[in-house]
Amino acid sequence: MSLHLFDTASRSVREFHPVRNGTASIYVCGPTPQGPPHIGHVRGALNYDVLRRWLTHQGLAVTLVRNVTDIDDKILAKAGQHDTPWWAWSARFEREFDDAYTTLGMLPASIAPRATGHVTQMIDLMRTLIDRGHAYAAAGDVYFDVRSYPEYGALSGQRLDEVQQGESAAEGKRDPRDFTLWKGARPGEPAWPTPWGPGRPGWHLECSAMALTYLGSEFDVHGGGLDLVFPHHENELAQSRAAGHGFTRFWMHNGIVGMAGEKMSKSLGNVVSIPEMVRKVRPQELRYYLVAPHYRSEIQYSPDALAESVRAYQRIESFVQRVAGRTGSVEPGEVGPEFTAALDDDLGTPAALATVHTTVRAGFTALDSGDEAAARSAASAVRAQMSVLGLDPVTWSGSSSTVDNSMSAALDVLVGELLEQRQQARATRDFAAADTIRDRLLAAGITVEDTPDGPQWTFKDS
RNA sequence: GGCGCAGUGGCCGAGUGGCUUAGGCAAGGGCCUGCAAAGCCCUGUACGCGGGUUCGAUUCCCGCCUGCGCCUCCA
Repeated sequence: MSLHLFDTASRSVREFHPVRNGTASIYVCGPTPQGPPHIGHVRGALNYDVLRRWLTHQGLAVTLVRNVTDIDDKILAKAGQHDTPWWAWSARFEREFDDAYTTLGMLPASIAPRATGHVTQMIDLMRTLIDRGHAYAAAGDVYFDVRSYPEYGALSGQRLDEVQQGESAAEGKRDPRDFTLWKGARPGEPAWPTPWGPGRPGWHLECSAMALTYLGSEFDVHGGGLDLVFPHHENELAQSRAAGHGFTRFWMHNGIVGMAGEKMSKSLGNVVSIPEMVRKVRPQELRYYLVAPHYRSEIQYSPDALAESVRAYQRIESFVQRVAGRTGSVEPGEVGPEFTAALDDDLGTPAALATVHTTVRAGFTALDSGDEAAARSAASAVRAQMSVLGLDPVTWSGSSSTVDNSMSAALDVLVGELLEQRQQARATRDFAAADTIRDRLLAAGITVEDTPDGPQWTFKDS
Protein backbone atom coordinates (compact mmCIF):
# COMPACT_ATOMS: atom_id res chain seq x y z
CA MET A 1 0.00 0.00 0.00
CA SER A 2 1.42 3.30 -0.93
CA LEU A 3 -1.18 5.85 -0.04
CA HIS A 4 0.25 9.32 0.22
CA LEU A 5 -1.54 12.21 1.87
CA PHE A 6 -0.84 15.89 2.15
CA ASP A 7 -0.09 16.82 5.73
CA THR A 8 -0.72 20.42 6.71
CA ALA A 9 1.82 20.31 9.53
CA SER A 10 4.73 19.40 7.27
CA ARG A 11 3.23 21.08 4.22
CA SER A 12 4.09 18.07 2.12
CA VAL A 13 2.72 14.85 0.77
CA ARG A 14 3.86 11.97 2.97
CA GLU A 15 3.44 8.25 2.84
CA PHE A 16 0.69 6.96 5.06
CA HIS A 17 1.64 4.33 7.61
CA PRO A 18 -0.99 3.58 10.19
CA VAL A 19 -0.11 3.79 13.86
CA ARG A 20 -1.55 0.32 14.37
CA ASN A 21 -1.12 -2.23 11.59
CA GLY A 22 -4.25 -3.12 9.71
CA THR A 23 -6.24 -0.23 11.11
CA ALA A 24 -6.74 3.45 10.47
CA SER A 25 -8.01 6.01 12.94
CA ILE A 26 -9.57 9.23 11.79
CA TYR A 27 -10.94 12.13 13.76
CA VAL A 28 -13.03 14.67 11.89
CA CYS A 29 -14.24 17.95 13.27
CA GLY A 30 -17.98 17.68 12.96
CA PRO A 31 -20.72 20.23 13.16
CA THR A 32 -21.76 22.74 15.71
CA PRO A 33 -25.47 22.16 15.19
CA GLN A 34 -26.78 25.68 15.48
CA GLY A 35 -28.52 25.75 12.08
CA PRO A 36 -29.25 23.60 9.05
CA PRO A 37 -26.39 21.89 7.23
CA HIS A 38 -25.19 23.56 4.07
CA ILE A 39 -23.10 22.55 1.13
CA GLY A 40 -19.84 23.54 2.78
CA HIS A 41 -20.36 21.37 5.84
CA VAL A 42 -21.17 18.43 3.67
CA ARG A 43 -18.24 18.91 1.32
CA GLY A 44 -15.81 18.33 4.16
CA ALA A 45 -17.67 15.40 5.63
CA LEU A 46 -17.85 13.80 2.19
CA ASN A 47 -14.10 14.06 1.76
CA TYR A 48 -13.42 11.99 4.85
CA ASP A 49 -16.08 9.54 3.79
CA VAL A 50 -14.13 8.96 0.58
CA LEU A 51 -10.88 8.61 2.53
CA ARG A 52 -12.56 6.17 4.83
CA ARG A 53 -13.95 4.12 1.95
CA TRP A 54 -10.58 4.04 0.23
CA LEU A 55 -8.79 2.86 3.37
CA THR A 56 -11.48 0.25 3.90
CA HIS A 57 -11.10 -0.85 0.31
CA GLN A 58 -7.38 -1.33 0.98
CA GLY A 59 -8.29 -3.73 3.73
CA LEU A 60 -7.87 -1.51 6.79
CA ALA A 61 -10.30 -1.55 9.68
CA VAL A 62 -11.22 2.12 9.90
CA THR A 63 -12.42 3.91 12.99
CA LEU A 64 -13.89 7.29 12.15
CA VAL A 65 -14.91 9.67 14.90
CA ARG A 66 -16.91 12.75 14.03
CA ASN A 67 -17.79 14.87 16.99
CA VAL A 68 -20.79 17.06 17.65
CA THR A 69 -20.18 20.33 19.42
CA ASP A 70 -23.55 20.35 21.06
CA ILE A 71 -22.98 23.40 23.20
CA ASP A 72 -21.42 26.74 22.37
CA ASP A 73 -22.15 30.46 22.44
CA LYS A 74 -24.17 30.51 19.25
CA ILE A 75 -26.33 27.60 20.25
CA LEU A 76 -27.11 29.27 23.55
CA ALA A 77 -27.84 32.55 21.81
CA LYS A 78 -30.09 31.12 19.12
CA ALA A 79 -31.93 28.81 21.46
CA GLY A 80 -32.53 31.80 23.70
CA GLN A 81 -33.92 33.87 20.83
CA HIS A 82 -36.33 31.09 19.96
CA ASP A 83 -37.28 30.41 23.50
CA THR A 84 -36.09 26.83 23.20
CA PRO A 85 -33.87 24.85 25.56
CA TRP A 86 -30.30 24.82 24.24
CA TRP A 87 -30.23 21.02 24.20
CA ALA A 88 -33.40 20.82 22.12
CA TRP A 89 -31.97 23.34 19.69
CA SER A 90 -28.73 21.47 19.14
CA ALA A 91 -30.45 18.08 19.05
CA ARG A 92 -32.77 19.31 16.34
CA PHE A 93 -29.96 20.37 14.06
CA GLU A 94 -27.82 17.40 14.94
CA ARG A 95 -30.64 15.31 13.44
CA GLU A 96 -30.65 17.50 10.35
CA PHE A 97 -26.94 16.95 9.92
CA ASP A 98 -27.37 13.21 10.34
CA ASP A 99 -30.12 13.24 7.75
CA ALA A 100 -27.96 15.17 5.33
CA TYR A 101 -25.05 12.77 5.80
CA THR A 102 -27.29 9.78 5.24
CA THR A 103 -29.00 11.34 2.26
CA LEU A 104 -25.64 11.86 0.61
CA GLY A 105 -24.67 8.25 1.08
CA MET A 106 -22.10 8.68 3.81
CA LEU A 107 -21.20 5.68 5.89
CA PRO A 108 -22.14 6.28 9.50
CA ALA A 109 -19.31 7.39 11.79
CA SER A 110 -18.00 4.75 14.14
CA ILE A 111 -19.18 7.10 16.84
CA ALA A 112 -20.44 10.68 16.85
CA PRO A 113 -19.61 11.78 20.39
CA ARG A 114 -21.13 14.90 21.90
CA ALA A 115 -19.06 17.40 23.78
CA THR A 116 -21.39 17.52 26.75
CA GLY A 117 -20.97 13.80 27.29
CA HIS A 118 -17.23 14.05 27.84
CA VAL A 119 -16.80 16.56 30.61
CA THR A 120 -15.03 13.98 32.76
CA GLN A 121 -12.35 13.47 30.15
CA MET A 122 -11.98 17.22 29.73
CA ILE A 123 -11.46 17.69 33.44
CA ASP A 124 -8.77 15.02 33.36
CA LEU A 125 -7.07 16.73 30.48
CA MET A 126 -7.19 20.12 32.17
CA ARG A 127 -5.80 18.67 35.37
CA THR A 128 -2.88 17.21 33.45
CA LEU A 129 -2.24 20.51 31.74
CA ILE A 130 -2.38 22.45 34.99
CA ASP A 131 -0.06 19.95 36.70
CA ARG A 132 2.42 20.31 33.89
CA GLY A 133 2.31 24.07 34.04
CA HIS A 134 0.55 24.60 30.71
CA ALA A 135 -2.79 25.80 31.98
CA TYR A 136 -4.26 27.85 34.79
CA ALA A 137 -7.60 28.73 36.24
CA ALA A 138 -8.68 32.32 36.59
CA ALA A 139 -12.01 33.74 37.67
CA GLY A 140 -13.89 30.53 36.85
CA ASP A 141 -12.32 30.09 33.42
CA VAL A 142 -9.44 27.79 32.59
CA TYR A 143 -6.86 28.98 30.07
CA PHE A 144 -4.06 27.39 28.13
CA ASP A 145 -0.79 29.22 28.68
CA VAL A 146 0.38 29.78 25.16
CA ARG A 147 3.87 30.92 26.16
CA SER A 148 4.47 27.67 28.02
CA TYR A 149 4.42 25.77 24.75
CA PRO A 150 7.21 26.90 22.40
CA GLU A 151 5.84 25.01 19.42
CA TYR A 152 2.68 27.06 19.43
CA GLY A 153 2.00 28.36 15.93
CA ALA A 154 3.94 25.68 14.06
CA LEU A 155 0.94 24.02 12.49
CA SER A 156 -0.58 27.16 11.03
CA GLY A 157 2.67 29.02 10.47
CA GLN A 158 1.60 31.80 12.78
CA ARG A 159 4.25 33.60 14.77
CA LEU A 160 3.01 34.25 18.24
CA ASP A 161 4.17 37.86 18.16
CA GLU A 162 2.15 38.55 15.03
CA VAL A 163 -1.09 36.97 16.16
CA GLN A 164 -3.69 39.66 16.49
CA GLN A 165 -4.86 39.88 20.00
CA GLY A 166 -8.44 39.14 20.83
CA GLU A 167 -10.47 42.12 21.90
CA SER A 168 -11.67 40.77 25.17
CA ALA A 169 -8.94 40.75 27.78
CA ALA A 170 -10.73 38.76 30.43
CA GLU A 171 -9.85 39.05 34.07
CA GLY A 172 -6.93 36.99 35.23
CA LYS A 173 -5.78 36.12 31.76
CA ARG A 174 -2.01 36.15 31.73
CA ASP A 175 -1.64 36.77 28.03
CA PRO A 176 -4.33 37.98 25.65
CA ARG A 177 -3.47 35.13 23.29
CA ASP A 178 -4.07 32.44 25.86
CA PHE A 179 -7.11 30.49 24.74
CA THR A 180 -10.02 29.22 26.75
CA LEU A 181 -10.13 25.56 27.72
CA TRP A 182 -13.16 25.88 29.93
CA LYS A 183 -15.72 28.65 30.20
CA GLY A 184 -16.99 29.57 33.63
CA ALA A 185 -20.77 29.72 33.75
CA ARG A 186 -22.48 33.05 33.73
CA PRO A 187 -25.82 33.33 35.48
CA GLY A 188 -28.52 31.32 33.75
CA GLU A 189 -26.11 29.37 31.60
CA PRO A 190 -25.89 25.57 31.69
CA ALA A 191 -23.00 24.40 33.82
CA TRP A 192 -21.11 21.30 34.82
CA PRO A 193 -19.15 21.12 38.06
CA THR A 194 -15.35 21.13 37.99
CA PRO A 195 -12.62 21.62 40.59
CA TRP A 196 -12.33 25.20 39.27
CA GLY A 197 -16.00 26.02 39.42
CA PRO A 198 -19.07 25.35 37.30
CA GLY A 199 -18.92 25.97 33.60
CA ARG A 200 -19.00 24.44 30.16
CA PRO A 201 -16.58 23.00 27.62
CA GLY A 202 -14.46 25.21 25.42
CA TRP A 203 -14.50 24.27 21.78
CA HIS A 204 -10.84 23.36 21.44
CA LEU A 205 -10.55 21.22 24.54
CA GLU A 206 -13.58 19.20 23.64
CA CYS A 207 -12.10 17.89 20.39
CA SER A 208 -8.84 16.83 22.00
CA ALA A 209 -10.65 15.05 24.79
CA MET A 210 -12.87 13.08 22.45
CA ALA A 211 -10.14 12.25 19.96
CA LEU A 212 -7.90 10.93 22.71
CA THR A 213 -10.76 9.04 24.33
CA TYR A 214 -11.77 7.11 21.24
CA LEU A 215 -8.60 6.93 19.19
CA GLY A 216 -5.89 6.82 21.84
CA SER A 217 -2.86 8.95 22.54
CA GLU A 218 -1.69 8.81 18.95
CA PHE A 219 -3.79 8.30 15.84
CA ASP A 220 -3.58 8.59 12.09
CA VAL A 221 -5.57 11.44 10.62
CA HIS A 222 -7.22 14.54 11.97
CA GLY A 223 -9.39 16.28 9.44
CA GLY A 224 -11.45 19.38 9.08
CA GLY A 225 -12.05 22.40 6.91
CA LEU A 226 -9.20 24.68 5.95
CA ASP A 227 -10.80 27.40 8.01
CA LEU A 228 -10.14 25.42 11.17
CA VAL A 229 -6.36 25.39 10.94
CA PHE A 230 -6.05 28.45 13.09
CA PRO A 231 -6.88 28.73 15.84
CA HIS A 232 -8.85 25.55 16.38
CA HIS A 233 -6.39 22.91 15.26
CA GLU A 234 -3.39 24.85 16.45
CA ASN A 235 -4.94 24.90 19.89
CA GLU A 236 -5.93 21.27 19.82
CA LEU A 237 -2.41 20.30 18.89
CA ALA A 238 -0.87 22.49 21.56
CA GLN A 239 -3.02 21.25 24.41
CA SER A 240 -2.73 17.60 23.36
CA ARG A 241 1.03 17.61 22.92
CA ALA A 242 1.53 19.66 26.05
CA ALA A 243 -0.41 16.99 27.91
CA GLY A 244 2.05 14.39 26.62
CA HIS A 245 0.19 12.88 23.71
CA GLY A 246 1.49 12.29 20.22
CA PHE A 247 -1.93 13.16 18.84
CA THR A 248 -2.42 12.97 15.08
CA ARG A 249 0.13 11.92 12.47
CA PHE A 250 -1.58 13.69 9.58
CA TRP A 251 -3.44 16.96 9.53
CA MET A 252 -5.81 16.91 6.61
CA HIS A 253 -7.73 19.99 5.50
CA ASN A 254 -10.33 20.27 2.81
CA GLY A 255 -10.88 23.43 0.79
CA ILE A 256 -13.87 25.57 1.51
CA VAL A 257 -16.93 26.18 -0.65
CA GLY A 258 -17.39 29.74 -1.83
CA MET A 259 -20.46 31.27 -3.35
CA ALA A 260 -19.00 32.88 -6.49
CA GLY A 261 -18.97 36.36 -5.09
CA GLU A 262 -22.46 36.23 -3.75
CA LYS A 263 -23.23 35.62 -0.18
CA MET A 264 -25.49 32.73 0.50
CA SER A 265 -28.88 34.16 1.34
CA LYS A 266 -32.48 33.25 1.03
CA SER A 267 -33.39 36.53 -0.60
CA LEU A 268 -30.94 35.89 -3.43
CA GLY A 269 -32.45 32.48 -3.98
CA ASN A 270 -29.09 30.79 -3.82
CA VAL A 271 -29.73 28.84 -0.68
CA VAL A 272 -27.49 25.85 -0.47
CA SER A 273 -28.81 24.05 2.56
CA ILE A 274 -28.81 20.35 1.84
CA PRO A 275 -32.55 19.75 2.10
CA GLU A 276 -33.05 22.57 -0.43
CA MET A 277 -30.42 21.25 -2.81
CA VAL A 278 -31.65 17.72 -2.77
CA ARG A 279 -34.95 18.96 -4.07
CA LYS A 280 -33.18 20.26 -7.16
CA VAL A 281 -30.79 17.44 -7.94
CA ARG A 282 -30.56 13.86 -6.82
CA PRO A 283 -28.26 13.35 -3.85
CA GLN A 284 -25.84 11.19 -5.79
CA GLU A 285 -25.49 14.00 -8.32
CA LEU A 286 -24.76 16.50 -5.59
CA ARG A 287 -22.25 14.08 -4.16
CA TYR A 288 -20.57 13.73 -7.54
CA TYR A 289 -20.32 17.51 -7.81
CA LEU A 290 -18.66 17.81 -4.41
CA VAL A 291 -16.33 14.85 -4.78
CA ALA A 292 -15.16 15.48 -8.34
CA PRO A 293 -12.75 18.38 -7.67
CA HIS A 294 -9.66 17.68 -5.59
CA TYR A 295 -10.46 17.97 -1.90
CA ARG A 296 -7.86 20.67 -1.35
CA SER A 297 -9.26 22.91 -4.07
CA GLU A 298 -11.67 25.62 -3.30
CA ILE A 299 -15.08 25.18 -4.90
CA GLN A 300 -16.98 28.23 -6.04
CA TYR A 301 -20.51 26.97 -6.06
CA SER A 302 -22.47 27.64 -9.21
CA PRO A 303 -25.69 26.10 -10.50
CA ASP A 304 -24.16 25.74 -13.97
CA ALA A 305 -21.24 23.73 -12.68
CA LEU A 306 -23.61 21.59 -10.68
CA ALA A 307 -25.66 20.97 -13.83
CA GLU A 308 -22.50 19.82 -15.64
CA SER A 309 -21.86 17.33 -12.89
CA VAL A 310 -25.38 16.04 -13.18
CA ARG A 311 -24.82 15.32 -16.87
CA ALA A 312 -21.48 13.71 -16.24
CA TYR A 313 -22.86 11.47 -13.52
CA GLN A 314 -25.82 10.47 -15.65
CA ARG A 315 -23.52 9.39 -18.43
CA ILE A 316 -21.78 6.97 -16.10
CA GLU A 317 -25.08 5.84 -14.67
CA SER A 318 -26.64 5.21 -18.07
CA PHE A 319 -23.63 3.17 -19.14
CA VAL A 320 -24.00 0.81 -16.21
CA GLN A 321 -27.75 0.60 -16.75
CA ARG A 322 -27.33 -0.04 -20.45
CA VAL A 323 -24.93 -2.90 -19.90
CA ALA A 324 -27.13 -4.43 -17.23
CA GLY A 325 -30.18 -4.01 -19.42
CA ARG A 326 -28.61 -5.88 -22.24
CA THR A 327 -26.49 -8.52 -20.54
CA GLY A 328 -27.92 -8.88 -17.06
CA SER A 329 -26.81 -7.44 -13.78
CA VAL A 330 -23.14 -6.68 -13.28
CA GLU A 331 -21.25 -7.04 -10.02
CA PRO A 332 -18.45 -4.71 -8.93
CA GLY A 333 -14.99 -5.98 -9.85
CA GLU A 334 -11.50 -4.57 -9.55
CA VAL A 335 -10.86 -0.83 -9.55
CA GLY A 336 -7.67 -1.24 -11.57
CA PRO A 337 -4.17 0.20 -11.21
CA GLU A 338 -4.84 3.64 -12.68
CA PHE A 339 -7.68 4.32 -10.33
CA THR A 340 -5.63 3.04 -7.42
CA ALA A 341 -2.71 5.25 -8.34
CA ALA A 342 -5.02 8.25 -8.56
CA LEU A 343 -6.49 7.83 -5.09
CA ASP A 344 -3.17 6.84 -3.57
CA ASP A 345 -1.82 10.19 -4.72
CA ASP A 346 -3.38 12.35 -2.03
CA LEU A 347 -6.90 11.19 -2.79
CA GLY A 348 -6.80 12.35 -6.42
CA THR A 349 -10.49 12.08 -7.20
CA PRO A 350 -10.20 14.12 -10.44
CA ALA A 351 -7.75 11.63 -11.93
CA ALA A 352 -9.79 8.77 -10.52
CA LEU A 353 -12.91 10.06 -12.25
CA ALA A 354 -10.97 10.58 -15.45
CA THR A 355 -10.24 6.85 -15.30
CA VAL A 356 -13.89 6.13 -14.74
CA HIS A 357 -14.86 8.17 -17.77
CA THR A 358 -12.21 6.58 -19.94
CA THR A 359 -13.52 3.19 -18.90
CA VAL A 360 -17.07 4.27 -19.66
CA ARG A 361 -16.11 5.39 -23.13
CA ALA A 362 -14.34 2.12 -23.84
CA GLY A 363 -17.35 0.28 -22.49
CA PHE A 364 -19.79 2.13 -24.72
CA THR A 365 -17.57 1.43 -27.69
CA ALA A 366 -17.56 -2.24 -26.79
CA LEU A 367 -21.32 -2.15 -26.47
CA ASP A 368 -21.67 -0.56 -29.90
CA SER A 369 -19.51 -3.19 -31.49
CA GLY A 370 -21.37 -5.99 -29.75
CA ASP A 371 -18.50 -7.03 -27.51
CA GLU A 372 -20.59 -7.84 -24.47
CA ALA A 373 -17.78 -9.38 -22.48
CA ALA A 374 -15.70 -6.23 -22.75
CA ALA A 375 -18.70 -4.08 -21.92
CA ARG A 376 -19.46 -6.13 -18.83
CA SER A 377 -15.88 -5.99 -17.71
CA ALA A 378 -15.89 -2.20 -18.08
CA ALA A 379 -19.16 -1.86 -16.20
CA SER A 380 -17.83 -4.07 -13.47
CA ALA A 381 -14.75 -1.87 -13.06
CA VAL A 382 -16.88 1.27 -13.13
CA ARG A 383 -19.12 -0.04 -10.37
CA ALA A 384 -16.12 -0.84 -8.21
CA GLN A 385 -14.56 2.55 -8.82
CA MET A 386 -17.73 4.48 -8.24
CA SER A 387 -18.41 2.45 -5.16
CA VAL A 388 -15.17 3.66 -3.58
CA LEU A 389 -16.37 7.19 -4.20
CA GLY A 390 -19.75 6.37 -2.72
CA LEU A 391 -21.34 6.85 -6.14
CA ASP A 392 -22.12 3.38 -7.41
CA PRO A 393 -25.23 3.92 -9.56
CA VAL A 394 -26.65 0.50 -8.81
CA THR A 395 -26.50 0.98 -5.07
CA TRP A 396 -28.08 4.40 -5.41
CA SER A 397 -30.93 3.28 -7.60
CA GLY A 398 -31.55 0.39 -5.22
CA SER A 399 -31.88 2.73 -2.27
CA SER A 400 -34.01 5.25 -4.07
CA SER A 401 -37.11 6.04 -2.11
CA THR A 402 -38.95 7.75 -4.96
CA VAL A 403 -40.42 4.52 -6.19
CA ASP A 404 -40.36 1.41 -4.10
CA ASN A 405 -39.97 -2.00 -5.66
CA SER A 406 -43.59 -3.07 -5.88
CA MET A 407 -44.60 0.27 -7.34
CA SER A 408 -41.75 -0.01 -9.75
CA ALA A 409 -42.94 -3.43 -10.89
CA ALA A 410 -46.45 -2.12 -11.43
CA LEU A 411 -45.13 0.82 -13.40
CA ASP A 412 -43.07 -1.53 -15.48
CA VAL A 413 -46.18 -3.39 -16.59
CA LEU A 414 -48.06 -0.23 -17.50
CA VAL A 415 -45.22 1.40 -19.35
CA GLY A 416 -44.50 -1.89 -21.05
CA GLU A 417 -48.04 -1.96 -22.43
CA LEU A 418 -47.69 1.52 -23.85
CA LEU A 419 -44.32 0.79 -25.34
CA GLU A 420 -45.78 -2.28 -27.00
CA GLN A 421 -48.48 -0.15 -28.59
CA ARG A 422 -45.83 2.28 -29.71
CA GLN A 423 -43.77 -0.48 -31.28
CA GLN A 424 -46.79 -1.65 -33.21
CA ALA A 425 -47.44 1.87 -34.43
CA ARG A 426 -43.83 2.15 -35.51
CA ALA A 427 -44.05 -1.17 -37.31
CA THR A 428 -46.89 0.20 -39.41
CA ARG A 429 -44.99 3.46 -39.86
CA ASP A 430 -47.66 5.37 -37.97
CA PHE A 431 -45.07 7.64 -36.43
CA ALA A 432 -47.57 10.26 -35.35
CA ALA A 433 -49.24 7.75 -33.05
CA ALA A 434 -45.86 6.45 -31.84
CA ASP A 435 -44.67 9.95 -31.01
CA THR A 436 -47.87 10.77 -29.18
CA ILE A 437 -47.26 7.88 -26.82
CA ARG A 438 -43.70 8.94 -26.25
CA ASP A 439 -44.74 12.54 -25.60
CA ARG A 440 -47.39 11.53 -23.11
CA LEU A 441 -44.93 9.37 -21.21
CA LEU A 442 -42.41 12.19 -21.21
CA ALA A 443 -45.00 14.53 -19.75
CA ALA A 444 -45.37 12.04 -16.91
CA GLY A 445 -41.64 12.03 -16.28
CA ILE A 446 -40.85 8.90 -18.25
CA THR A 447 -38.18 9.22 -20.90
CA VAL A 448 -38.20 6.68 -23.72
CA GLU A 449 -35.09 5.95 -25.74
CA ASP A 450 -34.78 3.51 -28.60
CA THR A 451 -31.65 1.44 -28.32
CA PRO A 452 -30.37 -1.42 -30.42
CA ASP A 453 -31.89 -3.61 -27.69
CA GLY A 454 -35.32 -2.07 -28.10
CA PRO A 455 -36.94 0.82 -26.26
CA GLN A 456 -35.68 1.65 -22.77
CA TRP A 457 -37.45 3.88 -20.32
CA THR A 458 -36.34 5.79 -17.27
CA PHE A 459 -38.38 7.59 -14.69
CA LYS A 460 -37.25 10.86 -13.23
CA ASP A 461 -39.06 12.46 -10.37
CA SER A 462 -38.89 16.22 -10.73
C1' G B 1 -0.23 44.52 9.74
C1' G B 2 0.86 38.91 9.84
C1' C B 3 0.22 33.69 7.85
C1' G B 4 -1.39 31.02 3.55
C1' C B 5 -3.86 29.62 -1.18
C1' A B 6 -5.40 30.47 -6.13
C1' G B 7 -5.71 32.82 -11.38
C1' U B 8 -5.52 26.97 -17.12
C1' G B 9 -8.90 26.57 -23.80
C1' G B 10 -16.65 28.89 -24.26
C1' C B 11 -17.49 26.76 -19.03
C1' C B 12 -16.07 23.23 -14.92
C1' G B 13 -11.61 21.04 -13.59
C1' A B 14 -6.58 18.09 -13.34
C1' G B 15 -1.53 18.29 -14.37
C1' U B 16 3.41 18.86 -16.07
C1' G B 17 10.45 21.93 -17.27
C1' G B 18 10.34 19.72 -23.54
C1' C B 19 6.88 13.84 -24.62
C1' U B 20 0.78 10.99 -27.51
C1' U B 21 0.14 18.44 -23.68
C1' A B 22 -6.19 14.55 -18.24
C1' G B 23 -11.43 14.12 -17.76
C1' G B 24 -16.26 16.30 -18.01
C1' C B 25 -19.90 19.91 -19.89
C1' A B 26 -21.05 22.90 -24.04
C1' A B 27 -20.08 23.72 -29.57
C1' G B 28 -19.21 22.28 -34.86
C1' G B 29 -18.72 18.16 -38.54
C1' G B 30 -19.61 12.91 -39.49
C1' C B 31 -21.82 7.77 -38.38
C1' C B 32 -26.25 5.49 -36.51
C1' U B 33 -31.75 6.49 -36.19
C1' G B 34 -38.60 7.13 -39.18
C1' C B 35 -37.70 11.19 -35.80
C1' A B 36 -35.82 12.18 -31.08
C1' A B 37 -32.55 10.73 -27.35
C1' A B 38 -28.35 8.06 -26.25
C1' G B 39 -23.79 6.27 -28.11
C1' C B 40 -19.39 6.17 -31.36
C1' C B 41 -15.58 8.92 -34.53
C1' C B 42 -13.30 13.70 -35.69
C1' U B 43 -12.28 19.07 -34.55
C1' G B 44 -10.68 23.10 -30.94
C1' U B 45 -3.62 24.26 -29.10
C1' A B 46 -5.24 27.11 -23.02
C1' C B 47 -2.20 28.18 -19.05
C1' G B 48 -3.38 36.54 -15.16
C1' C B 49 0.63 40.55 -16.41
C1' G B 50 6.00 41.96 -16.54
C1' G B 51 10.86 40.39 -15.80
C1' G B 52 14.58 36.45 -14.67
C1' U B 53 16.92 31.34 -14.67
C1' U B 54 17.25 27.66 -18.73
C1' C B 55 18.97 25.07 -25.00
C1' G B 56 13.64 25.26 -23.65
C1' A B 57 8.59 27.54 -18.66
C1' U B 58 1.99 27.17 -18.25
C1' U B 59 5.24 24.35 -14.88
C1' C B 60 11.20 27.12 -11.15
C1' C B 61 12.61 32.38 -9.10
C1' C B 62 11.35 37.79 -8.42
C1' G B 63 7.83 41.73 -8.86
C1' C B 64 2.89 43.31 -9.98
C1' C B 65 -2.46 42.86 -10.67
C1' U B 66 -6.92 40.23 -9.29
C1' G B 67 -9.71 36.85 -6.24
C1' C B 68 -10.05 33.92 -1.79
C1' G B 69 -9.13 31.76 3.28
C1' C B 70 -7.31 32.50 8.31
C1' C B 71 -5.60 35.86 12.38
C1' U B 72 -13.23 36.55 16.31
C1' C B 73 -17.51 31.81 15.53
C1' C B 74 -17.27 28.60 11.20
C1' A B 75 -16.63 22.29 7.39
